[in-house]
Amino acid sequence: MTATRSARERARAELTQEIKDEARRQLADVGAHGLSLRAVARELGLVSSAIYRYFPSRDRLLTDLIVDAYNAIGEAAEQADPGTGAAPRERWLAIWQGTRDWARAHPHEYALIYGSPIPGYAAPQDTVVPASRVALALVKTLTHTELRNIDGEVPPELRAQAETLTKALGILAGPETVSRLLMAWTQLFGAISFDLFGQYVGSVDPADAFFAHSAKRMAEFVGL
Amino acid sequence: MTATRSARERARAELTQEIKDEARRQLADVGAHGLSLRAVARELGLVSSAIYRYFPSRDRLLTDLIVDAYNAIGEAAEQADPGTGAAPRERWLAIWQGTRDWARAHPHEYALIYGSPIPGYAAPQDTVVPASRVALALVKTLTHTELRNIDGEVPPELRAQAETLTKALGILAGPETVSRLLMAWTQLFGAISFDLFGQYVGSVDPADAFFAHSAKRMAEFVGL
DNA sequence: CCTTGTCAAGAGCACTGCTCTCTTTTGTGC
DNA sequence: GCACAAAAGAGAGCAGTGCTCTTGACAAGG
Repeated sequence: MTATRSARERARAELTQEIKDEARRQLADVGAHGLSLRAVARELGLVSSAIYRYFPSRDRLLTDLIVDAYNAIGEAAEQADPGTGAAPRERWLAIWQGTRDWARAHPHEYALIYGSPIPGYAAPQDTVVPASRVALALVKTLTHTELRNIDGEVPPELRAQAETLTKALGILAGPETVSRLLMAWTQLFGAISFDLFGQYVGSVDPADAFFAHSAKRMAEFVGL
Repeated sequence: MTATRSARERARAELTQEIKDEARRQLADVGAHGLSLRAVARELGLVSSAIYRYFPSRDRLLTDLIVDAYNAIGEAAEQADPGTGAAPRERWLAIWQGTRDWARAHPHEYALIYGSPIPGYAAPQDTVVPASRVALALVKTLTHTELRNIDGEVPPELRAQAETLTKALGILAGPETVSRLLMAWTQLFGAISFDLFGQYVGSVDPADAFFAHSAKRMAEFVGL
């Protein structure tokens, strides 16, 4: 029973994966805007309506690709991390670099997750966890290190949010440090987005040096 | 001669504006993805092909809206600036706040300019100047003030880019300060994008306090 | 064997951007 | 005042889209 059922399900899972792979391929060519279900089906030797056996809508396909992309960039960040053997600052810089490298290698997938939310607003529920992987990798960098905590006035609302985060992450850091981590996280993806979306064209066009410099300054900024 | 000609041209300019206005209205409803030339024409009591007398393509219409949006957010930043009478730090904070307020009031227009570049890549040439208005407002904040210059190692490529910028802007600031200004600029729009695009959902959901705090910390960061 | 559920195919609907051709309007020089 | 030319709108049509519905083939389970 389970054998036959898994036979069917295996075929189903396989084709589902093939559809996603082909969609990802087309994404790299024409971007999310130009992704066409009919073209995907055509390439796979299927008729367009067959796709709907596997994905209820184009937006749902895109949402699945979004989750995959979050996991891919998260894994890239984790892979770039040299691990606990290296100095925290080196780990931090490596993660920044690795994250950017993935984004530059997969610009359309990056735009899918960090660009404008094109579809009928992808369910945040499914994306929250994979979306935090890069941030988590950065945070892990400074959990087991002598982190010089930073003092500073933090308004009460932000202080409360920061304390909720420290509890959830199990990290030993004051509200000011947590705020700075959030700013660094914002800086990382802000810089990648500005670079990929062409905002640096008039100022720091090959943005490599600027990005590396930002990584260092933000490391200092959070106390590394 | 010029009178009659300008009569035609006035009518033409008027209808061109009406098309853009209606398009902007629909943009607020359905976003850039859902903007339809036929729907715009329908709403204006025109037939779809008539639009093409005014805009050669949908992408060209979007490009025009992009330029308008850059100017609108730039003007919002300039309006928020209390001017040379106020303290530089106050001006800085006001500009941050004003920029964010505009973005929150016009999320789809913001996404059009700072989200993923959806169309056939809008000509950067037309957008570079209006795109720099917010950054310019921020820079103006600290031109005529005793700006304590910040020292710091800056890699040669970045140093060269920074020096080109100082010359172009006519600003008295060392490469490290210019780099930090670029980071602050990135932080401003990175934070707005993260807020609008839902990346702060799991962490600092009403992001007001965090944003205001970031504005202060980045003011210090650039030497204000 | 025969029922039952799964899947792909194909036609079709309503919509899109865009391109033609045709007709109407509008301003101008004679 | 009138013929002429330029400009602008109307309408049909093309190729493409997402999506729905019905129909026919196939394989698994009783």
